[in-house]
Amino acid sequence: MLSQRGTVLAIGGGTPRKGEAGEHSSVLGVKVVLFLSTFVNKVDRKGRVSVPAPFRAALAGQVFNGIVAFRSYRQPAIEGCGIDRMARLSDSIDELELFSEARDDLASTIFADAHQLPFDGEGRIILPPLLAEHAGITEIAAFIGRGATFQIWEPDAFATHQKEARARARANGATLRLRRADE
Amino acid sequence: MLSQRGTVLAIGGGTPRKGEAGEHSSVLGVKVVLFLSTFVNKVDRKGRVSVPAPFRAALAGQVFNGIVAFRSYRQPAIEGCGIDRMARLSDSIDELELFSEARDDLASTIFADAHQLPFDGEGRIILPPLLAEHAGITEIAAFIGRGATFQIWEPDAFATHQKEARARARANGATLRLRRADE
DNA sequence: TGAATAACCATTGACGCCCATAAAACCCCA
DNA sequence: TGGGGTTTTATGGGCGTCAATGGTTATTCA
Repeated sequence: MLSQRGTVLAIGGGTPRKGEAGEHSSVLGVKVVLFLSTFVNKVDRKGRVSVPAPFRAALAGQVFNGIVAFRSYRQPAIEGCGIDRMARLSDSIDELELFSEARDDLASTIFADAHQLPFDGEGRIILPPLLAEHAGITEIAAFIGRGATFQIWEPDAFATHQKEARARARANGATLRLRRADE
Repeated sequence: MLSQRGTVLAIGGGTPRKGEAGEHSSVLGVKVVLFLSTFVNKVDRKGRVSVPAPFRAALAGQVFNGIVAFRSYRQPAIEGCGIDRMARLSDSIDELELFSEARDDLASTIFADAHQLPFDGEGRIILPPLLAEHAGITEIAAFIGRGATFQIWEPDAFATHQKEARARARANGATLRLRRADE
């Protein structure tokens, strides 16, 4: 488990002005990325969008300077994360039965569809049309923090989704046992 | 277990004048944050509020120098805590089924709405309009200690709420079994 | 050689950071 | 135990910097 190894947080958010994020990560252990909050940015006519600075900070230090994105198969949204998480995902899938249907489905759904989107000098990525269409994004994109990953939505679509999610969470009494800090 | 490692309490409340909080935390083990008491501070025209010094002391030493805040589901208030708590939440959620609905709901309900609010040099944060509106805060904000977390209320609204809560507690005969120290 | 992409530059508004002040809390010592 | 000096907090305001955005030039590939 991650947290058993002495997790170090690289916080994306706030404003890591003086490179506060990520510096100790290599020393103490696994770096856990935290994507929080929602940021709404414009998509210019070339298809470029700024990845929120806090998210970039959270990804700093990973081997690939950019994000990995693929179509969410449950929602009209783009799933996003750092390359490190994809590696972990790969490991997880590797543990599924070889040639099983589930494994096959996951592999072709996620990895085949995954795009590596590098940052340009200003921290922007280019949204591939395939992904943008799937999420219904044209001029504005909302970056949604989800803890270890994030999503990119068309803002209105997300607003609707969030409202439903809230209602569902409350209805189900969605509770979660908080992990103890040392567990 | 927590208490077996010699927990250090960083008390928010009382008055930790000379930086008593947080100093031993890295040495002796898990630091338990405790937010106590109520503090009422002004919001200036830039939307800045001082986080009460005792609260800041309680958060000292966390990887992110600031607070995490999100809209309370049940009340016109802002929930606040340190980044460490969010990281634990993230770990907890990561243990749910990858792409399950429950996970989705929690993620888009909790993390999407969470704001990382960094302290400025004077220990202030700026209250995002979305949060301020949710709590009805314009010029004055009350910081309410709740143990491991805290809330931010519009003072009058809180006074009302507290009165009701007291009445309810009395009516229901709310009781609580105290956890044993080593449990 | 043209189109698409990547690298580079320029603008501006927000906000991070600094300084300055007054009031409150604290400490020490008579 | 009460008073005075000291420290910290809470608060206000100004300035510089960076993030987001848009555009232009270089470069690659067909």
